[in-house]
Amino acid sequence: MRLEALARAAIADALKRLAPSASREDIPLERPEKLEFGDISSRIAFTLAKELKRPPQAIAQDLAAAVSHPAFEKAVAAGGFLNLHVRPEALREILREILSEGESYGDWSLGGGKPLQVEFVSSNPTGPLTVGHGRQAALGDALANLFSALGWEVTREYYLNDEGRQIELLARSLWARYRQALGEEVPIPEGGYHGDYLVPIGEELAREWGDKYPEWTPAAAEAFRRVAVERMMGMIHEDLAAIGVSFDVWSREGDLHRRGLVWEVFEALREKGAVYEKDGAYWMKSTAYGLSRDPVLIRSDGTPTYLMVDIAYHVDKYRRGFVKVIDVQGADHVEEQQQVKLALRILGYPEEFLDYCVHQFVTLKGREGIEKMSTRAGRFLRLKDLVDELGRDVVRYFMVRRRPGAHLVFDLELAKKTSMENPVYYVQYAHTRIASIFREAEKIGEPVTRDALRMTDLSPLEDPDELALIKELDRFPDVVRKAAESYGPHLLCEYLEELAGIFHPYYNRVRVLGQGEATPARLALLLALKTVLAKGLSLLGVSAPEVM
RNA sequence: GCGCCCGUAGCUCAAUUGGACAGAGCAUCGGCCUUCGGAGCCGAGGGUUGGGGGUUCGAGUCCUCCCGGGCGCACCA
Repeated sequence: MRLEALARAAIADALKRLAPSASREDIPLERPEKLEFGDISSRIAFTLAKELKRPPQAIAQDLAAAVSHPAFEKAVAAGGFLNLHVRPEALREILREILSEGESYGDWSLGGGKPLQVEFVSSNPTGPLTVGHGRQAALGDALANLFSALGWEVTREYYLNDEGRQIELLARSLWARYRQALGEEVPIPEGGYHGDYLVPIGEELAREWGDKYPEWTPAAAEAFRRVAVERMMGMIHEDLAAIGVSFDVWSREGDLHRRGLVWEVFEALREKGAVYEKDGAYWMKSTAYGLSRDPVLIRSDGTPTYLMVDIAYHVDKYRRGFVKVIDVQGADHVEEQQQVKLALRILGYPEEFLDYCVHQFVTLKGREGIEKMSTRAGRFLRLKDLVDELGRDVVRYFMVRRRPGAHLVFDLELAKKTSMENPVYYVQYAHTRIASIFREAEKIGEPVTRDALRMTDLSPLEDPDELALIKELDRFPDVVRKAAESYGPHLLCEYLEELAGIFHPYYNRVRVLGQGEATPARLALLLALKTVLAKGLSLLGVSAPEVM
């Protein structure tokens, strides 16, 4: 039983004897930062004060006196808090349980195998992925991993928008590059794509097709659109492969149209009275529901807008059976998100069905001219180039280390360093060091397998750092859960750095091998630590190397 | 102007969603190179949490008003 469960049992028991009427299931628990406040504490006395009509301090004192549980050596009341001090034996028992769970330690069954979708990246095929998309790729993949760990059946989905005006502009830009390759002075169209990446493709088409498309005709538009999308998707796949993200489902806007879903959903909105006609177009009455603007759903030329299709797409997600959908999107889409959520509400879908994980943008520090990125202007750093330069692990880790809602300053000089300034190496190195100890241990015949170590005598574990490590390991499942539910993989980074931060000094101070009975006990602790480090890193999509 | 997000050590960021004296890393300064990997370890200084008011036992966290920044405000996606 983990520390939380033990504390809950101990406090509930005391409460039952002290004030049966006030007994409750939800006992608030915290991990105090200061050692003097014990190993786990509760502010329950504050919550009971009103009900019992007594000051929190008095309640805490009575509870402290009433706590009697084998896992805790003492209970102390301090300023209304109830602080519990755990017995080392109880911690060792926890370690034994962690070892028994092995690699599944940290998993939950909260999701009950229900289908959950994480949609992320979903970049339009108008260019390769930039470092900005990299944040989304790392974030979305980590969230998908985390929700898998919570027990959901997770689908990673990429929504591919391969039609519309932007694609038209891309095709036109590519055609311009093609004409330029044939020696003609054709400018990139207004609002078109200026990036260099279209130049070699234009040259290639010039060689292949010669002067087949001298004018921008419907036939040319069709041909260039097809090639452009195909080639851009090729680049996007290269970028995704570089950062190691793969998707289960690629959905295309065109499919939604073909199935008639867009119009069906539009009619449903109209039946709800949420649509009106003006200037030949159909608008959604969003301002009537408190939003700042009424958006167009159907243009005056009769074609649906991106928003309309997006609403239909989410209806489609619901019909496909997802119980929960998380869309990872940049901060520039907030209004769109409000509109989609509103439409789903009007249509009667459950409020919790759709959630957005909104992230702020990435700015690059240390390279001139690309601080402010723009795919259209051709001013960006390609994701694949960044990964080739720094390595997948560094890019992934840096991208998820910050709270999604905060701006991310990606310091290129820092990321390049292989010293302790670089937190990803700090964590990985802890794992590597443990792996190294195990290689040595095996050579000298110490027990190294999980089966052997979980049966070993753990009583030699009494060093404060050893007990602190067990307490941290005990927290791991809660960190996984919170990182998932708050859409904050950075919490996992923080936790792993904390673990490594206890281990490194310990390693420096305490020898593991050749210490008699202490050796197998320490190996048991380190095996659990190694397992948790590896699992935590893998949830972030980062490797846990045996050697570095 | 309106909507959303953000402002925490010199820098980059946390803070168990309202809890105890606001924590890390980097940078700065000073130590540790004979044993399992030095990509490491130990120590020191550094703060009116942008500012004012409010809510309560208790506020970085909630409400309000300023100041400063980002994003959006298309019959683009």
